[in-house]
Amino acid sequence: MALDTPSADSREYYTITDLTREFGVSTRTIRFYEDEGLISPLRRGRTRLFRQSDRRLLSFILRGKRLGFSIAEIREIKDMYKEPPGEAGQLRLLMAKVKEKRGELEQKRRDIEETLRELEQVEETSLARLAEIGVGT
Amino acid sequence: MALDTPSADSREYYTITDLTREFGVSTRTIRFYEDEGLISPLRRGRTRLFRQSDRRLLSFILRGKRLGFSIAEIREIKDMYKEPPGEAGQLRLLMAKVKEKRGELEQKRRDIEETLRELEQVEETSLARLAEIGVGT
DNA sequence: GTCAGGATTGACTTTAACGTAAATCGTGCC
DNA sequence: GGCACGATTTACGTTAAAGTCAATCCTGAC
Repeated sequence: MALDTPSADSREYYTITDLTREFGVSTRTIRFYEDEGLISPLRRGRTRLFRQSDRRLLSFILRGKRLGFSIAEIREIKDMYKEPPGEAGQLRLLMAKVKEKRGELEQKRRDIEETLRELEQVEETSLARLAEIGVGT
Repeated sequence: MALDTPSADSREYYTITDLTREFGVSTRTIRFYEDEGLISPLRRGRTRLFRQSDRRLLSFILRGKRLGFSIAEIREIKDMYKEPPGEAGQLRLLMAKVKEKRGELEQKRRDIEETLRELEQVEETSLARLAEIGVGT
């Protein structure tokens, strides 16, 4: 039998190549993330078995990459999602880090808005130019 | 006399170190961008003289970097800002590229919104936890 | 004119994030 | 029970984006 009974939509386990196909990354990339301690799939013998949680984690990592975060930064952000610490000092430290990341993200958002506005301007100018030269074509 | 009469706010020329201070990058970085053809400051002898336009260009480059774009991508985007071509085919090509970049940026924006929401969640949980353990401190 | 300190050049080094290749492993199928 | 084929491991290679270092060059101040 196959590794798993594919139940309609969400299966229990994914192979590494399943994920490479779904996310468009190489096996090397996924193994690299595992070496970096970002993902820890199960094993059957040597073969990796990725759970839904592993799959979501990979998705999270790739989202971070799209935003230009380094592996180290992604690890930092991931750590923020853990159960918050019980000690007040540690908690305040966490909150400071969260605040900093939020600041970075908001800066990125402003950068995006600006760039989008500029590109829209380019588009308009292009359309105008096209109308100009395209008259009668 | 100094290189330039500093007139209130915007001077005519900036030295390379002026820009390193303003933008928090190294001289090596700025020269690297020049080698890559992204900036072309004037020269007096060997010394670089950066105009306002060069300064704005540097700002643009660094904005791209913050968004995780590579030098090649930044060059591409920069080229889009040039006078649009007069030939219809080239113009359509440009518009296609603009559309693609806009798509990427909108994806990044969605990624940011998601991440921000998650971080806000972390913040809330942390505040709750702090209230819990911080009662009476 | 000389001298100190910033700017430049050129070359080599570094780091992150994978790519690539070779050899081994394992396992399901006939 | 042998074999084809995908997964793994190990190790070295590569690329982008600078960092670093040494030597030279200006140039304005004295």
